[in-house]
This record gives sequence, C-alpha cells and structure tokens, in this order.
Amino acid sequence: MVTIRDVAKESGVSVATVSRVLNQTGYVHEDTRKKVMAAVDNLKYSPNEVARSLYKKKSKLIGLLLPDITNPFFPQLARGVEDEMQKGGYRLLFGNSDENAEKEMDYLNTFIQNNVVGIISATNNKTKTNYKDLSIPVVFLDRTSSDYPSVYADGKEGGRIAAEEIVKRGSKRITLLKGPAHIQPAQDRFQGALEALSQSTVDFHVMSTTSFAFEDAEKWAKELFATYPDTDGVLASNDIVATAVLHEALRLGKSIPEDLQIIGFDDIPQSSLLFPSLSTIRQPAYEMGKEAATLLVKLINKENVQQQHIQMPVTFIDRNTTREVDAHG
Amino acid sequence: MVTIRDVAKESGVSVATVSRVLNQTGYVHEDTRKKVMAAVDNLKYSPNEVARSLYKKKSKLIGLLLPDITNPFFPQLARGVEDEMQKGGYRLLFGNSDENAEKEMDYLNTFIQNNVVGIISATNNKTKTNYKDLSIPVVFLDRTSSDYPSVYADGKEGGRIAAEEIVKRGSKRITLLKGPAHIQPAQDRFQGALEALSQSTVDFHVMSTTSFAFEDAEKWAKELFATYPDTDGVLASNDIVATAVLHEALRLGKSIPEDLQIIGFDDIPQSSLLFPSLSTIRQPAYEMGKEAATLLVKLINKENVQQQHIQMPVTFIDRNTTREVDAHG
DNA sequence: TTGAAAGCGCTACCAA
DNA sequence: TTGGTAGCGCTTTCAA
Repeated sequence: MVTIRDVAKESGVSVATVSRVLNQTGYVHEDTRKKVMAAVDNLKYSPNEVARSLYKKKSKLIGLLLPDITNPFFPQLARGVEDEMQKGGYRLLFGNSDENAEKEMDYLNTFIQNNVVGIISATNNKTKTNYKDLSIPVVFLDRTSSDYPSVYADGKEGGRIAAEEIVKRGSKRITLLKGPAHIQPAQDRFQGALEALSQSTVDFHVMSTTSFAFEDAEKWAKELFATYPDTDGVLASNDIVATAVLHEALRLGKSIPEDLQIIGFDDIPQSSLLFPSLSTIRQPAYEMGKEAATLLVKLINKENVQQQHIQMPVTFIDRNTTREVDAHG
Repeated sequence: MVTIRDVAKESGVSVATVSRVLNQTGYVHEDTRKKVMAAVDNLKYSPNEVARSLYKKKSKLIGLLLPDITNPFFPQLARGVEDEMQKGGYRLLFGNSDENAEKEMDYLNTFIQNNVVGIISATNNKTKTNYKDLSIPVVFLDRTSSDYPSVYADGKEGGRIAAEEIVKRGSKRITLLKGPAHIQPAQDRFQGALEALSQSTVDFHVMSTTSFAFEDAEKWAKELFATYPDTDGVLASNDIVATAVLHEALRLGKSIPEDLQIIGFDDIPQSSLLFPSLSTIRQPAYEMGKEAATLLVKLINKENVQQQHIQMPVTFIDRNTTREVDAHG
C-alpha cells in the first residue's frame, strides 16, 4: 500500500504539502505541485478514503436502504440513485430490509458506523423512530413523510386515474385490489381509486392482499376469480399482482381486454413484454431515484432547498389490457 | 458522537480495557466487563468502524460489482450475496458497471480506497488486468475464470439440454439465438446448444443478437420472424429475449406451443407469470450468489478451500411454451 | 510557500 | 488483570 508519506518522500516535500496539492487547498508553488503530481502518477497513489473519513468525520458514502431489490420496481430506483450519486463521487452502501424493523435498524447502524454522509430509505416501516436522532440528512423515497424530505409518486392521483380510465372504457363490475396495509404508497393508490369509484355509477368490490411477492400474487389471482367470477375490470395494486391476475384470467379462458380489463401500477419494465401487454399507471422510478439523490446531495451540502417534498407525476400507459374509450361512456 | 473514551470515562476504566471487552480479546475481570457493558448500553455506544478499519487495515465491507441490477437476473444474485454476507456481519459496497471498463476500474478503485476485504464481480470485461494486482480476494460470479475463484452455472450443459428438449418435443426448424459476444455465459449456452443441434437431424439457423436490453429484445424478435417466418422452435439466449419472442409470436397470431416452441434461459421470476408461462433453463441465481459469498468469506479468512471453481447445476423447467415429449421423437 | 505536529477513534503492544 | 501509549493514513492548524 502506498501512502501519502511515500509520495512525500518520492517528491522530496512534506506530507502536508502533498495533502495540499491533493486537496487543492492552501498555497503551493506550481513547481512543487508538478513534482508531487509526478510522484503520485509514478507510485499510482490514491488516497486512503478511510483515513480521510476518520479525520474529517465524513466520507463519500451514502446508505441506500431498500425493501427488496428482488421486487422489479426497485432496481430502477436504485439505478437512478446510483447514476446521480456517481456524478458527485458518492458510493453506495446498500441493503435490503425486507420491511423488517430489526434489519432496518441494523443497516442504519452500520451506515452510521461507516460514516455515511446521507441516507436514502425506501422502507415503509411505521416506526420512524430509527431515523429520529440521526445527525445526517435522510431522504425517503417512494414514501411520503411530513417530518423528512421525501420523493414519491402521486399515488392517490394514480389510483384515481386508473379508476377513471377503467370506467371510461366500460368496465361495470370492478374489483379493486387493496395492497398491503403497511405499504403506504399502496394505500394512497387504493384511496384514490376508491374515491373515483365511489363517485362513479359502477359496481365495485374491494379485495385485500397482504404482500407484493411473486409467489403470493398468483394465489390472490385465483382467489379473486373464485370469489368474483363475473368481474369485468381489475385495478391491481401493482404490476406484479396485475400480471398474476392476467395470467390467471387467460388460464381461465377469458378474453383480454374484451371480457376483462386490467390496469396495473408502477410500469415495471416487463409489463410491456407481457401478452397482451399490460396497461398500467407509470411511476417514473428511475427519475425518482435521481431526484432523491439530487435532493440528498443538496441537503448534504447544506444548500438551501426550497422543496423538501417532491411529488412525481404519474401517467396512464394505455396498452392492451384495456379497451378503447367507450363512446357511450 | 460517543467514542470509546466516553465509555472508558463512564465506566471508570481505560480505553484499552474497553477495547478488550468489546473485542473479547485478552483478560478482563467479569466485574469490569459488566461495568463496561453497562456504560456501553447507557451511552448507546457503537464502535466507529472507520477507525477500526484504519487501524486494522481491514473493514467489514465487501465490494459487489454487477453489470446492471436492472437486468432481472441480477437482483437474485445480489440478494444471495447479501443474505450470506449478512451472516458474517459484512456489508455491501455496491456498483453497476454497465460492462464499461472505465466504470469497472473506477468502482474497483473506490472499493480498495474504502478498505473492502473482498470483491465479488459479475462483470464480463475481457481485460481482467484490473484485478491483477489486487491484494484482496476476488470471486467472479456468473463468469468462469481459470485465474480466479469463480461461481457459475453450467451454461454449456444448459444450452445442450435446451436443444435436446426442443428437439425431443418435435421442433424441426429451429432458430438458435446467439447472445452478445462479450458475455461469456451467453457464448457457453450457445456452444452447448450448437453442439447438440449439430448432432441432431433437425434444420436450424443461428441469429446473432448484441445485447440483453429490454428495448432491443423486441427488435430481435420482429427481425427473427421477418427473416425466418416458418421457424417452429426458438432457443433464446435468455428469458428476456425469450419473452420478447413470445410476445411477438403471439402478436403474429401463432399458437404457442403448437406452432412454435420457445425455451429461454435463466428462469427469472417473471417467467412463470407469463402466459403461456415460459419453459426455460434455470440457473440457481440466488444460490449462486450465496455460494460466491461463502467462497469469498472463506478466502478472506484464509481457510483452505479445495474447490475454487464452483459450477452450479442447471435444470430444464418444463412450462407452457414447450409441448409434451414427442413419442415418435 | 512550506513543514512539524496534533489528532480523528480505535487496537494492540508492553509494562505494571 | 489493567493502563499508557504508539500508530493506522490523513488533514489542518500554527509557525517558520
């Protein structure tokens, strides 16, 4: 390992001087600057971030906490965060919490122990207490919060749009799937859809689901059609559930979208590759990740941020699990 | 921030003693141990990993380098790595390289600068030179290497199985999709399938593709059916490409699997949710991640590892894009 | 414009 | 069984 002392020796100056040229701080003569840089190149020196971090009490590390990267919505978020953070030279300390409070606390702890300068969290634990006495900025992602800066999509509006679109397109007996109670964005969608549906003249019923996992999704789907065989429109709590519903409907021989319309939520990448391709409410996941990163960096730099709560727009993606708008609608 | 000095003061002993109880090293009287632990609880002290890392020249950090977490195969790998690493108290410094040599080097550098004790890399860059003069263990994942420890699935065997299965099930004019040239696992699959097909009596043609991206996949699919409209069996280079092929085939009104059989590769989670669900060659991604992590931890601990190259088994998942085995086969 | 030296929080050696 | 202290690699006063 080559240290700053080696560079100092090689270039015949003190470590203090080397440090000055590396950090571009304080005066240093152009000639000695060149000597030092030459030595740096020579020895292929690169500074030990750990030592830096120890002295300055701040690193170039960001903690990123996700519920589960295995859920297809999150890789996009993560990528947005990473790509933006990369620009500022920040690196990611990464963990999945599985929405488990203990794991969450564990990760938070090690983030702190490793001197991260900021945290982005996309978990949905009720107990925000973990974040209470953190001395570094935290941005919540895919989650609203009045107490903390946050970046999230307009779930309520998304739910409303989904409901309106499916009604406009002629579904009369709609099933509204209510996502897990502890996932706040899922509840927002639900509320939005519920309001819109209530104001419409169609029949609808609500079915609760308790997870977003692949394995469970197919189970809900079967249950749905067993319980409500004549439903002609499903508002799913996300694209995974929508996919499972679509799959099951096709298995039962239903024509999509003629017999049954389906609208998902999220617009995960594979939704467009389904057949028929899935109509859905798009959340701009990648951009949300970027926004969260941008916001966090500003907070880290103690810049004045006017907008601590960034709501991202949501759009209806009209693919092939929905019909044309009903002219008589 | 509460430091070891605070704990020492609070418990009326020296920092050396506190360190000893924290690390369970050297003698310490039970009574003083209790006093110290009480102080630790009291002050909610947790050791500064950065200081530790600086002194010991080793951290509890692992570098994980992936091509692109947005590709649905990788979240599984990442999760396997994380879950296994968690057990040993290791945390992940995480980055996506996009198979870009510069990004890869960048990440490798910062991994080193942050004192990671080991690296898991799933990138497919030819230039392994980056890894040459690393003084810490590296495990390659989803990639073979004679020079370095590695964990990978038996791609060649997978390709062979896929070819044999599609032939056994009666396809006569098979299209073999050849994945990107620089992705070695893709080439292994291709070679395996090519061999098996060559030894069979069916017609087949090869079509090259140059990426695994969602956006490109649909393009290949269209091109495939434009060029070979009468193909009755497709061996795709992975499940994403297979999904696009399936999508396009259905769009063209083909019956699956009657008119056309399709076999993918990877068995990404959403493959079972397609309709018809996708027959594919399964790589045990999660387990591969775990294996890689286990191997790396052994290497870090300088345990004697007999097996530095771990080849994972691959299995045919018989779903609904393939027919029954042809009795006249 | 430069260098000496203190000190970031911790571990481990040596002495008591 | 305990404590003093050097030192990990770096940055930043302070003095020269």
